[in-house]
Amino acid sequence: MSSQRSGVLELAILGLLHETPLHGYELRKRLNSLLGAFRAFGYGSLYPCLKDLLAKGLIADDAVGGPAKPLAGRRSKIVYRMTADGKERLEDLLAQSGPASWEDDGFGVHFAFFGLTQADIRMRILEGRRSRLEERLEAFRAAATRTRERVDSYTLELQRHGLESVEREVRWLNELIASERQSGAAPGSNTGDHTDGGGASTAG
Amino acid sequence: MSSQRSGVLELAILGLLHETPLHGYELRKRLNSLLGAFRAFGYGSLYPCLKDLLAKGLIADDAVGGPAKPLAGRRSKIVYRMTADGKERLEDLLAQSGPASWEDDGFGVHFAFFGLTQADIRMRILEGRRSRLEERLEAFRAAATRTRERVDSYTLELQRHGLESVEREVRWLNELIASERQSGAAPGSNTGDHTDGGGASTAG
DNA sequence: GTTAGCATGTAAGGAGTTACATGATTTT
DNA sequence: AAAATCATGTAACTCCTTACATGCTAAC
Repeated sequence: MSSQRSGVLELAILGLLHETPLHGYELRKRLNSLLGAFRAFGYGSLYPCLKDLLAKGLIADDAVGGPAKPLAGRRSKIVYRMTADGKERLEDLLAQSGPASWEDDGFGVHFAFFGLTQADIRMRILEGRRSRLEERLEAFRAAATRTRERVDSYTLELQRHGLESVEREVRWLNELIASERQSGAAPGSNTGDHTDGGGASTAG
Repeated sequence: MSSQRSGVLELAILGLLHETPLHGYELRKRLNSLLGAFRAFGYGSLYPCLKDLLAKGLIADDAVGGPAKPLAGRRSKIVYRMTADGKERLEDLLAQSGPASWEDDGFGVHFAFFGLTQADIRMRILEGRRSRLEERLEAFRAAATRTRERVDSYTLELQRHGLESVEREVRWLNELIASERQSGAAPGSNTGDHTDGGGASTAG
């Protein structure tokens, strides 16, 4: 009944609202420009989630032109901002480096907010993601040698392409991890100053 | 109540069962070695789906050691094979080139069975997928120019990586489309003889 | 004779999605 | 004043996931 949302959307919304208050429509645009390459949300996902976060007290609404009257007569923009509870919740979510953060979606969203994430957690997430991908690769290659016979050229091409994509992401993660280690060695905060990790620019 | 499954699993199961009868456990292994690079299913997804397909008459069970007694005393391997209705359904699914086939999952699964798909449908799916990705790229680049200011280096890196991945897939699709056109020009059946589309091997 | 892997299932529910409905505001 | 786009929301549904429960069979 009460939906109990705790997916990527919650993190994404809190993460965006941490920077500045926003109303739903604008929030969605930022969401989809932030994550657009691998994920997109519609209003049907966003508004119910905002409603839940509101009910949980993690965000609050400052309705422009009549506060907190979402359904009655005069409805205009409803600007949401984070509450203290929401900030706490966000920090909790950002401090988690469990399996959910190594999954495709979870990883992408958490990575988007690495700027707010502590260095050791960043590292754990990157390494967790990498080892998950490497497991996949291993299982995959094992299966490939077992299968070998009787796969048509399309199946083969799909597998080759999939394999290559995963390998590519592992290389990317390796670069990120290396550059994390470098900046981690230097003293200072969690600025994430990996301006020149080198490498991935050979993709033209 | 009756679940009404019509997602990627249905297509994947029917596609695999088209080749040869299989029992659930083995089916799952093949499923995950076929699609493992971008998707994985558990038993909790597979068996209910098999149950539905059975109820709809799209597959039939030949239980080894006592036919069709899944719950009673003696339970052993239950081998599923496709029925005539199932074959029809599979052909229907393979003939569809709607938006569902351009989505990440839908595309991957449908592509895995391109060997069973007609050449014109293959082309429509490849082109549909490509234009969807190109839309994404365009929206993304538009958003990137609008945003520009105040994105930290992690967000930037995520977007760069996402963009590159999508661009890479577009190039891949271009190669596939080109090689489809070549073999499509030749007379003959839907063999999918794109043994040497060239190109993608420059990824070392 | 007990661990490890094969094999089959169910109940409950999560996390969005789709389709729909509506009003306000700016642009043309 | 019509069209586009901004803006907010709900009901019903889908497709799959998680956690659990069970039993057979082979290896050690």
